Order: sequence, then structure tokens, then C-alpha cells
Amino acid sequence: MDATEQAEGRAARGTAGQARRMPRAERRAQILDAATRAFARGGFAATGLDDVAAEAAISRVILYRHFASKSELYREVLDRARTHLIEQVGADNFTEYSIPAFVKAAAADPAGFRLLFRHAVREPEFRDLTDSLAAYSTEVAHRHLTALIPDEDWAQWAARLVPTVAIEAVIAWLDAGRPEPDRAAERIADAVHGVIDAAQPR
Amino acid sequence: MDATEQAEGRAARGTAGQARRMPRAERRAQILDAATRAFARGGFAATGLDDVAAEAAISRVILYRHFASKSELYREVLDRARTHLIEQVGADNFTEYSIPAFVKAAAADPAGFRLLFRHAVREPEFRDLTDSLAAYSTEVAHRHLTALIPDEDWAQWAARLVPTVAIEAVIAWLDAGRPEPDRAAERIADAVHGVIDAAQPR
DNA sequence: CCACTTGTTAATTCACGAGTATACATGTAA
DNA sequence: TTACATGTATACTCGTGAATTAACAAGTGG
Repeated sequence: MDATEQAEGRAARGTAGQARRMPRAERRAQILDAATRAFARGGFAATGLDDVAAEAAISRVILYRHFASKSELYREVLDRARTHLIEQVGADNFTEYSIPAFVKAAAADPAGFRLLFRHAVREPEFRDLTDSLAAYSTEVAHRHLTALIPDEDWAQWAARLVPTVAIEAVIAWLDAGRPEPDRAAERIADAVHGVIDAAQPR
Repeated sequence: MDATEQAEGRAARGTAGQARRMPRAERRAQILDAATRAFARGGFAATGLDDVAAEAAISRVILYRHFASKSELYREVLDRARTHLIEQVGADNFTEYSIPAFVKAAAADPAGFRLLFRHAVREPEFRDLTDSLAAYSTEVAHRHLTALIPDEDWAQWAARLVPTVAIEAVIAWLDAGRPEPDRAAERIADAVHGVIDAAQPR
């Protein structure tokens, strides 16, 4: 998705099957990128270290010179994706810039985005990393909605649904080929407002 | 969730650790119910046959007298959930009764519902069972939306998002404690319409 | 040139869960 | 009461994938 992996593919190997030599820090970062893509396909359990190694175009043993275990690697991948996302969306409040920033972040790192929200959220052993995100976004939404929705049950319903719909709307947008990248956030925000309206008293 | 398992728990065992004797067909159905609940917690890979056996309050070996393998059991569980859902929602077209029927079906079998849409959809080996559902609902939505949304990209976006939002709205409703069961479908339908509006040209 | 790091391949250990086999206990029906 | 189906418990086999080790190759920097 950016500048680190365009050199990987086949070009990473010489004729003798030797991978390109790389300084430690760079290799580490490149493994994290590759692991993000590999894990994004099937999540933790379904993705073997061989898959990760293949994606990074190195041998499996090398992984252990950079990460103590599969779990640790995965945790670091998730943590990085989460951190990047928070950095780009930031804000403790739900503002008109939240959704555009969210869309932009997803477009910048779709693998990380999918990994976080399609897989990691369903993996109990790593919930601690995604629960903060989920709980936090729900809480922000709830704080924002509590003024708009008098019924507490439906306010909770909307508070849980708003982040989910934002996520799913973004993924659907990615899947649809990212039409109108600069208007997408607008559409997605509208879909979110549809949920809020649905929770209004009638 | 219905009439088959209220007798299970501890009451199923006598003092000697012997499970209640049950005719073959009944036991089979009870295992399927229990397996639905067990698998609904973590999906196929994360759920061991021990978990299933424990949930059914029988020993693990018995499972093999009813099902040839874990995969076969899982397939049957999924197929049953899918069939029940289709029976209750039915309709080849999206009508005003579709969403109420959908909500009702989810309320009747929440474990099967979650299993299908939270787990099975992300399990490549069992995609054949859920793809029909997903592809079909997307196609129905697309057919319904193509008249309303001129831009094909956004029509596709909405067609994918509509079933997803319906599903997520139902799950959020279940999680929120099922408030106002008879008005829920109305709210959920509103949320869905919010998505459709968001895809309109502006 | 020498030491060190970054790589490779191959073989091995280990844990875990699916699947199988065996021996035994107990309701139920002919 | 005899035959059979339904149940238990235990102990295995077997495959897979994580984790480790060892021997070797090749850039790089002092």
C-alpha cells in the first residue's frame, strides 16, 4: 500500500534463492507490513508462519530473529494498525472530520483496517487490543447520541451500531473499487446519520 | 433456545455421571442445538469437540456415533441454521415483510444467527454454505436498488451494505436486550433506508 | 582479511486436537 | 433373560503447525 513492499515480490530473491539483505530495523518493519497483509486474509489461527514468511519473501526461521512468537508478532501487527488508526482519526469527540479521517486511514492501510475489524475483533485472545477501540468508539458515539436520543435502550443500540456501520460502509466502499474518493466520506456519513435517525423517537 | 435443551445442564446426569438416555433422532437434534450454541461462541476452528460435547452434556465419543467428523457436524449445523432462516424469511423479493421476518428469525435462534453472520462468513472452507445467502441477498438488494440509484458503483456499494447493516442492526438489537420487540423491525428498516438514501445522487 | 550480521536449508522437538479402539455399564424391547 | 442401543471412561494413533537447533553461505564494516 505504500513504499515498503513494492520491491518484494520476486525481485527480492537473487538467482540463488537468497533474499535481499536488509538492515535489522528495515527488515522488521517489512515483516510487519507483510504480516499485516498475510493475517488480513484469514486472521490469526488460519494464517501460518509459512504464509507470513512467504508474504515477506524470507524463510520462516528469520521471523524468530525478530519476534519471539507468532502471538507476539500478531500483537505487534495489531498494535501498529490500531496506533496508526488512532493517530489519523484521533479526536476524543465525534466531529465532522472524524469520518473523513477514518476513510482516509482505511484507504491508506486497507490490510490493517480489515485485519482489525474483520478478524481481530472476533479473536478472544487478542480482544484486549481491539476492545479499547470498540469500547471507546461506542462510548464516544453514546456521549454524542445521548443528547439526541431520549430512550436509553435505543441510544445504546445506535451507539453500538454507528461505529459498526461506519466500518462496514468503509469496507463496502473499498470493495466497490473506491468510487469518488473525495465524496465517499460524505456518503458514509449519511449512512451513519440514517442509523441515528432510526433511533429517534416517533 | 427452545424446547430441546432446558433439560440439559446438570439435570441431564444421574448421580453416577450417566447422561440421560435418549432416542437416536432426539439426541442428534439436541447435539445440533448444543453445537450451534458452542460454535456460535468462537466459530469452527476455535471450538473443540470437547466444547461441543460439554455443551451437549455428553461424552466426546458419542459425537462420532452421530456425525462422521467435526466438519460434517459443523456443515449440518450451518445448513440447518441457513435453512431455518430461509424458511422464515423466504421471499425472492425485498418487501415490507422481509425485515420483520428477518428480525423474528434472529430472535428465535440467536445462536444460529450469530454463527452464520459473525463466524461462518469468514471461514473459507464453509463459504459455499454462506455465499449463497450473501450473494443472494446482495443480488436481491441490487435488483431492488438499481431503479433507485443511477450510479452503478454506488448501487453496488449500497447493495452490499444493505444486508450487512440489516444483520448488524439485528445483532446490536439483540445485544441491547431486545427493546420493543414489535417496533424493532421498524427501526432496523429505517436504518437500512438511511443507507439507501446515502447512495442517492446529490 | 576477519568478525559479525543477515540470510538459507533441513531436521527435530513439542503440544494440541481430531479421530479410533476397547472395555464396561445400563435402560429398553422382543 | 437376552440382544441391542445408548451411554461412560481411558488410552491410544496421527497429522499439523509452532518453536528450536545446527550447519552452511554470503554481504558488510572495522
